[in-house]
Amino acid sequence: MKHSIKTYQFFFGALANPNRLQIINILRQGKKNVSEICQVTGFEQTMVSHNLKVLEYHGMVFREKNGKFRYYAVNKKTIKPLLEFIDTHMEEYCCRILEEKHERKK
Amino acid sequence: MKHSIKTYQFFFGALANPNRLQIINILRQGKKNVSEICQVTGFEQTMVSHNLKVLEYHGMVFREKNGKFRYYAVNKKTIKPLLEFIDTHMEEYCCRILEEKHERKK
DNA sequence: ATAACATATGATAATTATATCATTCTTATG
DNA sequence: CATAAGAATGATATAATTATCATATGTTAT
Repeated sequence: MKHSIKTYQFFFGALANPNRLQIINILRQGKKNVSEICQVTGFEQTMVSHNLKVLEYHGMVFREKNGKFRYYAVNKKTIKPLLEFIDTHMEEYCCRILEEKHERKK
Repeated sequence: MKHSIKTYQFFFGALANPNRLQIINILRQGKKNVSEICQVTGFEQTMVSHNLKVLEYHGMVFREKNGKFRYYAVNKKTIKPLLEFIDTHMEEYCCRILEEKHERKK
């Protein structure tokens, strides 16, 4: 591991939250400002801002200023392949959970 | 997103824990049983077992029975490229500043 | 059979993360 | 300047996760 355990912990922690994942998912369609994200999700503004800060801190989204608006864009270079990779993993290993349950019954 | 938000949340949540990350890191060198993991890490046996269960549940480690021992092996096909990918991301978007901040928190 | 070791499980106290509230900062416009 | 709208920040009660304790299960050897 190139970096400290804590660095990886916080990186994954940033993605281990349903609201942040939903924000990411919405931003995948294109950049949006905070109010727009609130409208689409129904989330409170402060909650969105707090969570966007976490995502930006980890380089998962980028911020762009436009007047009084702050537009956020997802880091496609990272997020897109990351989610695709995990999809592949899940397809291959999610079935193991069932197998394991059968094994224990013996 | 192919899967539900919760599925991704729990996947990343499994990796958002320093003890589980340390266990993964040790298993990268080769398969080990629970006692061996405890010895190397200094962790309690019950804590290791609990965390291994989480990792196994998500297909991040595999279990192999050998007498009274249970050997755990990391899912290299997933974990290795995943960590490498994140290293690349960190080099480009975060790294140094974060590492330093984590150091200070100790 | 039972002792001794290896591992797993369940409950819960303690830690950590999170949403919410109150407030402040920023920018645009009358 | 004053006001309003968009966004960020800080404090904190709540919710979620985690380590620990007590105990159970499984395995080997005596």
